[in-house]
Amino acid sequence: MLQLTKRTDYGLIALTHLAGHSGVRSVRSIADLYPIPRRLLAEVLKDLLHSHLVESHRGAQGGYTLARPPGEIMLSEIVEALEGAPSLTSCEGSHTENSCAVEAVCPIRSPIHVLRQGIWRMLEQTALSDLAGWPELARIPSFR
Amino acid sequence: MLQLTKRTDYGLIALTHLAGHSGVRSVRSIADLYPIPRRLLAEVLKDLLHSHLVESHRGAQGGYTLARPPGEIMLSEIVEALEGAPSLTSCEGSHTENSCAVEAVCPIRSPIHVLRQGIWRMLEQTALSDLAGWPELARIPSFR
DNA sequence: TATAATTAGCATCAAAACAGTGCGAATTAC
DNA sequence: GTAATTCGCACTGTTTTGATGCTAATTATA
Repeated sequence: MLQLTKRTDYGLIALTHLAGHSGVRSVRSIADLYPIPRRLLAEVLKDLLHSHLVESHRGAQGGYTLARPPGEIMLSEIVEALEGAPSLTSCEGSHTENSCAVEAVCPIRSPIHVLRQGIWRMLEQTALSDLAGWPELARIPSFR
Repeated sequence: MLQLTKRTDYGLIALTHLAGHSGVRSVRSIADLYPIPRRLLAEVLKDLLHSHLVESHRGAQGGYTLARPPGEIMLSEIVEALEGAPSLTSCEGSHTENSCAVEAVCPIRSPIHVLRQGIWRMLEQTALSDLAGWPELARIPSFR
């Protein structure tokens, strides 16, 4: 099930903030700036750390920085880090362990599968910097 | 929160089935064909009925038909019918009743808002017939 | 007219996902 | 040494979701 929860919401806020402000930023400073529960934001950033999208700096005056330039961080990576990779199979139970027997023309898996893939492809083609460039929506290719 | 649940999954299956088979189709016949709980599919089709995406035919030999040609039924309508319109605001509580005070440059609402709008636009531009045309993904503009 | 098939509308229930919090340990600038 | 901060684990209450039950209304058909 593909969804955009508050975790992703908070993650995007934090990442765009990091993209727009150089230097180390602590969880506290970000959570105070936006109306985000501090502890929850900390959890989110930890997940982003584990996915190597941010780098942590422990101790006093510590915090987080982007692990890569915002133009190289794709939305698909962010969503996957915070909500897990979407299970692109939607007909669990109707196939054996490895793969669906009639995958090639499976009329069951088909519709939602196509839809999810389309959305996912859009996320793969859109970088964090594209979001930061708001509100120039036109900069995002898939958004036209 | 934009999400694609099993309701949408089942709905898309039913609708693509209706798109591919002329004539009235009962809930039973569809649910028996795919591994879908009969009663749940009935609920989904009732929602699609209320949104005028399908027409019902009551009584024996009854069932459902598409209310419009599949080329005129947009995915956004389907998702909205089955999961409700996505609340495009993500910073509830931080603004007063009507609108966010700093909406124009609101750095909070921005990222997830842009993302949701992008996905929604894609759904608005993709018709049911495009999904039915699987696996020719190239036919879907936003999918390139 | 009787019957069976089917949608319509109500309500309910269990399980899963989600949002948010608590606590203490480890690390590090100052 | 102290204060600030990340790190890791667990936990809880609420909401959402998936799924089902029951009965009434409708209608083709025998």
